[in-house]
Order: sequence, then structure tokens, then C-alpha cells
Amino acid sequence: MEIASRKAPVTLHDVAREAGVSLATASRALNGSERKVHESYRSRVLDAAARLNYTPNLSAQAVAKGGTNTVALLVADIADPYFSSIAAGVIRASEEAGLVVTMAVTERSTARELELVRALRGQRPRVMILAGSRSSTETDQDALISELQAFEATGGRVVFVSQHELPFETVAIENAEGAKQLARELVALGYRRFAAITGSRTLLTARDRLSGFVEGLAESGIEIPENRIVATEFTRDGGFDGANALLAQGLDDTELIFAVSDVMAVGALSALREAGIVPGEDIAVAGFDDIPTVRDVTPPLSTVNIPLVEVGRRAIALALSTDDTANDTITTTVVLRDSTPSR
Amino acid sequence: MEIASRKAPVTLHDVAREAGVSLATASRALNGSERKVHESYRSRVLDAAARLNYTPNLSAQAVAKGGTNTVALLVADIADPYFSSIAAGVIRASEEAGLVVTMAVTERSTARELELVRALRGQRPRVMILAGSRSSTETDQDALISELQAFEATGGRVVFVSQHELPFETVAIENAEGAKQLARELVALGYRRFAAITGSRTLLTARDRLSGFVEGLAESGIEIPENRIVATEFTRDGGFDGANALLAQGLDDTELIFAVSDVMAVGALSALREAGIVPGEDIAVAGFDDIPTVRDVTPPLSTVNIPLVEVGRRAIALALSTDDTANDTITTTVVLRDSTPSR
DNA sequence: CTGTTAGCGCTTTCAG
DNA sequence: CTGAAAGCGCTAACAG
Repeated sequence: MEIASRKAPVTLHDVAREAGVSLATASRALNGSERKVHESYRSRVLDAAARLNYTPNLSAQAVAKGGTNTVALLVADIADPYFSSIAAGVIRASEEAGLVVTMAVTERSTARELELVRALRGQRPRVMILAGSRSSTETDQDALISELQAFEATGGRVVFVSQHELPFETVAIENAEGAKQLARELVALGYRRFAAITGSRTLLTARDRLSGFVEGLAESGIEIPENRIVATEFTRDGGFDGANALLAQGLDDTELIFAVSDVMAVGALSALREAGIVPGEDIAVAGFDDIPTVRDVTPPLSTVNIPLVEVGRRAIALALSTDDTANDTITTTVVLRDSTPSR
Repeated sequence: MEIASRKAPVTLHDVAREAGVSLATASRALNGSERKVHESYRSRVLDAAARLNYTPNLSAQAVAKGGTNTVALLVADIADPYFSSIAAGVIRASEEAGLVVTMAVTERSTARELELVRALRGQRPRVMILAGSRSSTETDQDALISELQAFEATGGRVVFVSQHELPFETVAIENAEGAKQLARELVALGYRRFAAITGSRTLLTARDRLSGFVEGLAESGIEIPENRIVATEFTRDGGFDGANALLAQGLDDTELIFAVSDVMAVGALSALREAGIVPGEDIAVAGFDDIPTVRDVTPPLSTVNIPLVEVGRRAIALALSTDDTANDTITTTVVLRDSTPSR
């Protein structure tokens, strides 16, 4: 004899019986498009459903109607404020649209990303959102593309958040433009000698930001010395290490360090401080993203704002739009704070 | 004539036909428990599946087997590092166990939480994890409990992350104990006059931490003056406002401000600094949680460490354990940093 | 408007 | 070990 009698969940069938109507009527009263079932029946069904504490089996609905109300969201690292803010926007907008989001983490591995896309495809989601910057050396890239195209061929929508590199709708972020503008404003503030901490050279986001920054400086005839550009991991610790690397080779007359992301900049700040250098006084620092944290570090960090939560919302808006080829570009804006005083 | 011919997805049936075997055999080869189908057949099916780029329809599998491989995760706010770290642990552990995570955000509303639980129940997840502290004045509490019990009755597992208040398995965090220990260590450091910034009095987590702290001080005969305890929102801005409130009434001889969470403490730090007060020198500050950020603020924040990612992992470990009544308590440890120099 | 009856894609007896 | 057939819970024609 079994110990726990795992009761079977209440089904639509149970509700129909309890209400004394047919399965179809119960279905229509509970979910079918409005104004189809007589009020007296309708309320009987609703009552029965409430009494039985009925919840429609979403999987069954999905197979019956041949589609789900699911959004699959892939991010590189959910604990990173950049992604968690975007995720917040995606989730909020999805809920508003009556969609459920399932989430997976790639841990910044493109192989893992491909795996996950395959697996998530089994969910038959309506939308698949891939957030996280692309890399220029992805060997699995073709496989990813064909997987995604197969998904689209069956009616799914794919939206990328990053740069518009792949043949899919994307919420593009003005990385290069924002960095260029930042460079201009820093030059206007009086800075002339720069160093930079960037992520892997193959990471598109890092690459775009750095090249935009370099271009912006070039407009004023300024260059960053080759050896003043260090590439590390695209994380807080990467920023920390990057600053130390710069420190190790001697900062000399460097006036400002540009880190291609705020998390890196924050790490750099800590490294500098540990080395007895006062950021904002001895040397200026700027980042990119405008994550919430940067208001609370010392000094508050100058950066380029990306409306992260809005990016998430836009991604699902794009996915739900009827326009097949729509694209969306997010404008970034420079935010100057105390980490880059005018000189 | 339709423009886009939305191809129907490849089904098991297609694979079976392509491989020249029966539906049943194809099913067994692709998913059924090992060692049942002859190798020659098996490989033919696998080849066909690969050739067709087949992905099993998870919904269909779910209805056929009467269960999913889904974990439903509810958090208060995914952009909050506390929750995003826990989520990271849940997601990682879930993926390792072959489970997919669907995620919803309550925005700290218990009404919304109840709604979401009902909706998510429709997914027929195997596990439901509710992270986010309970409130002592929940009017919907009974409804939540019965909803969750109904879910358990049908074989689902429920795990709470917070305090062990409700009749469900929970990963309990030693909030009171940790705060008490923090108080002891601060007293040992020489502090005698305290102020506190807490969240709503009804928020269990806030309440436990504050009372633990108060108890810890009481062991040394120290009390926090009534008016030195301010209650604000359980967020960064709440901490900011709380510090300002304290400032407004005059900090007088207060030596240390205890904020019941790190995000609040970080906000408080900024408020103090804006007021021209140097945290760590003019006044000490301590928080709770040990979120990554606190290493990077100035001065680095003394706090009570909770292994957040581990908490997430444990939650799903608990959910997957066969022991029905298991519970798990997470030990917290005090971490002293520069925001509370010895005096 | 309501009930009957096919499926949806997949798993799982149950015979062969 | 394999295939035929009966569901799983729900929706969507299709007749009344």
C-alpha cells in the first residue's frame, strides 16, 4: 500500500461533470474566446472550477492549440546587474502580455548557448530572446543560426539584444556611438591621456565600445598608447585585474582609465584604491552601462547610460510586433559624475 | 494565398517515418529508458532525428507522462542582487538536474505572489521555489497555503527560502543568529552607541535581523534608543532615506548604523557621504547579506555573509531530496571590513 | 449556444 | 524487441 496518495490534479473533465455541462462548454467558459456560452452555464462552470480549485493544464493547452505562451530568455549571467536589469524588463513586459518566461544561463559559453537553444526549442516558446554579446569567433555560429531559423520557420520569434550582427530582429545598443560621445565629453573636460581596460578582443560589445571610444578621441587627435590598453575578463574581477596590470606597468601620466563596462570599472576602482590611488583625484575613471551600483561607489562613476530595463521591455515589444523586419536601436547617453572631474 | 508558410514543426511521427520504424520505437530510442531498442534501429532513429533536426515537444511529453521537468521560481525582484544571486544558484542546480526554470517576479506584493502561484501551478512544475521574505500581516496567507498544499497533494514540491514560518520545506537563513553575532563582534570592537535602519516592521527578514541585533547588544547591556531606529523601504533608496532621516534628527553621538540589508546599507553610505560625513571615519556602518557590491563601496562594508548562490542550490537540492520533511538551515558568518574599524 | 468527436505529439500498456 | 492502439488534458471543428 502506497503511503502518500498523490491525488490526480483536477481536470477540465472534473469541472464539466461537477457543473453538469459538456467538456466543450466548460472549456469555452474557462478559456474560449468571449461571448459564446450562456451566462447561467458560464457561472456554473466558473463556480465548479473555483470549488474544485481547478487550474488548466498549460501543457495540455499547448499541445491542443499547437503553441505556448512562453518566452524563453537566455542570458550570460543572471547575477550580473546588466543582465538582471534586462531580465527584469523582459519579465515585466512578458507578464503584462500574459506570457510566462523561462530562463536559462549560458555562463558566457557559446557551446552552452547552442545547447540551450536546442533544448528550449522543445518548449515551443513563442519568443526566444538572446541577451549577451556576441563573439566574433564563434565556431558554433552557423549551427546557432540554423537552429534559430528553424525555430522561426515554425512560427517562433527570435530577438537578440546586443549588436545587429545576426540575421534576426535585434534590439541594438548604440555601443560605439555612446563610447564615442563619452570620449568627446571627456576631452572637453580637459582629459588628454587615456588608458583602457577592455574585455576579450573578440567580444563584440567590448570591441565596439573600445573602438568607438578610440574614434572619439581621434577626432581630437588623441591616441591611446598601445600598451595602455589591457584586455581581461569582462567581469568585475577582470576590471580589478586590468587596473592592476596597468598599475604594474606604471600609470605614468595617464589621466583617465576607460573600462568598457561598469562592472569592470567598479573592479578597477577597487584595485586603484587598494593601491593607494584615489580615483577621481589621482586618476579619473569612466565606465559603460550605468548599472545602479555606480551611483554608490566612490566617487560616483561617469558612464554611458543604457536604459537596461527598457531594453528588456523593447525586446519583447519587438518580438510581439507584427512587423517582421522591425528593429530597434537603443540610444545611449553620457552621464558625467565625480569620477571624471573637469581638469 | 498566405505569405509566410509557417512550416509545422518536425514531430516524432516524421522521425519514425523517415527511419522506417514505428512511433513507439522512435519514442523509445529517443527518450525511453535505456537498453530497450536494438542498436541498428536505435541508430537509424537517431540519424533520422538529427537529419530532420527534431526536437521533442516538451508539452506533449508532459501531458503524455503527466508531469514536467520544470522548476517554477518566484522572486521579489530579480534586479536585486540578493535575489539574482539566489536565482543563479537555482538555475545552475536545476540545469544540472535536467530541469528547466521558469521565473516570475512578485514585485514584493503578496497579492501578486498568490496570483502567480495559481498561474504557475498550471505549468504543473515539479518544484516551486518561493524566495523572498514573508510578511507577518499577509491577508492572503491562508489562500497561499492552501494553493500550495493543493500543489503538493498532486505531487509537487514546495520550497521556501527565508524563514521557516509556513508548513513547507524551507531553506532557512540564520537571520537572527547572524545579526546577534554581528552585534557581539561590533561591541567587541568597541562600539557602544548604535542606530538602525530597518525595513517594514512586518517584514520577517527585517524583523528577525533587527531583533537578533538588539538581542546581541543586550547581552552587553546596550540598547538602541527608540528614536534611533528608523523603518523605511527594504531597498537601496530606503537605506538612503533612512540615513537621511537619522541625519535629520541628529546623529549626535551615534557610533554605528546597522542597516538590515546590504542594499540598504549601500544607500545609507551614499546618503552619509552626500551629507559630508565620511563612513568608516566619522561613523561606522554595517549591513547584512554580503552581496558582491559591498566589496567595492567605500569603505568596504562589514556585513553578515549569506552564501547566496549556495542557498539557491540548496533549495533545489531540498526539493529533489526524497526526504519529505527535510529542512535546511544556512549558516551565516560575520565579515568585518573597513566600514567598522575598531575603536 | 451546446454537445460530440476528432485530433495535438508523445508515452505506455498490451499483444505479437 | 517491436508495433498497434489506447490514452494524457485540452481545443476546435462539426453537427444539432
